[in-house]
Amino acid sequence: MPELPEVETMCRGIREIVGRQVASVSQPRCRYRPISITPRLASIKKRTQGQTVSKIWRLGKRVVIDVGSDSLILQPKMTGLVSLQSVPDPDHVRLRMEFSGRPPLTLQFWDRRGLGTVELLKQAEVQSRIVDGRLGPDALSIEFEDFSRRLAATGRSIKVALLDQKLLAGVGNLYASEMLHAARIHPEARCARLSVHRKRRLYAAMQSILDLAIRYEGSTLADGTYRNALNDPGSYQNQHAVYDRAGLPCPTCGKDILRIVQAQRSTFYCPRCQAR
DNA sequence: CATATGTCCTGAGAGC
DNA sequence: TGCTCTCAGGACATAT
Repeated sequence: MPELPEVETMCRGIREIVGRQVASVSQPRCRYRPISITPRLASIKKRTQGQTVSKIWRLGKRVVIDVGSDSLILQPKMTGLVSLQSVPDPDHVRLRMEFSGRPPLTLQFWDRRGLGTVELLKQAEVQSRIVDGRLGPDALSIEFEDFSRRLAATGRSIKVALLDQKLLAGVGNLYASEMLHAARIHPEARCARLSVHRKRRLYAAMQSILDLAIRYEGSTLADGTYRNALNDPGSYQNQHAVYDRAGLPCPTCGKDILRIVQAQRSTFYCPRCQAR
């Protein structure tokens, strides 16, 4: 489930294509239902082949490749992977791009579940089509005052609010549980009632956990699909205090971790460290 | 407007 | 062994 740290790691892993020309774009034959690619592949080829990659950047949980005057936006969603290395299997490669130069490079967008998407937009359209109305400030660049104000303005529980990309971009289910544990806040706490003191703790935990997870090159879970730039698993999963650890002892206090469901998603927390 | 729910998809694992 | 069922969750569409 690529979240901010995993997507950031993917971006760093493909940065070698900056300055390269797109030699070809193709959609490998696949027995699965095709993922959403817009506009159609023929248009993408026409607009990108022969063009030069100028920049790779992350927009929330999306990988953005600026090529020519366009931005190619890859959204891995649940099981997607963007890599210049080999991918877990050839069967789920959804898009392939070859780059000329030495050595030749091949970028693959691999996605087992196929919920991911590919979109090519004019660079000038990215703000209006992707950001406006859909994405809040990035979790790594938001200022505390803004973070605090945005939380104060919603009546939802803190865990559910952290997953809202319009409120804050980049945090997903795994890191939301982890940062709440680090900040010692109960996942069902109402945002609007959180003290400034607690919000400061959460803000600090968010920055340090996302930073650390990027340094560990993300989390590779049991299904093993996510890989870093070198095609190795990330290692942040070994640092998880609560995520997917129901029934195991809290690393801080030893009490059993609990699992609850909020908005149809699993939440993990320590009932002692994160008392109401 | 804010918030809640249903949906897409495939593969792993449980249970029988 | 092999079948069926459930579950994982990001983000969007639709409903309240």
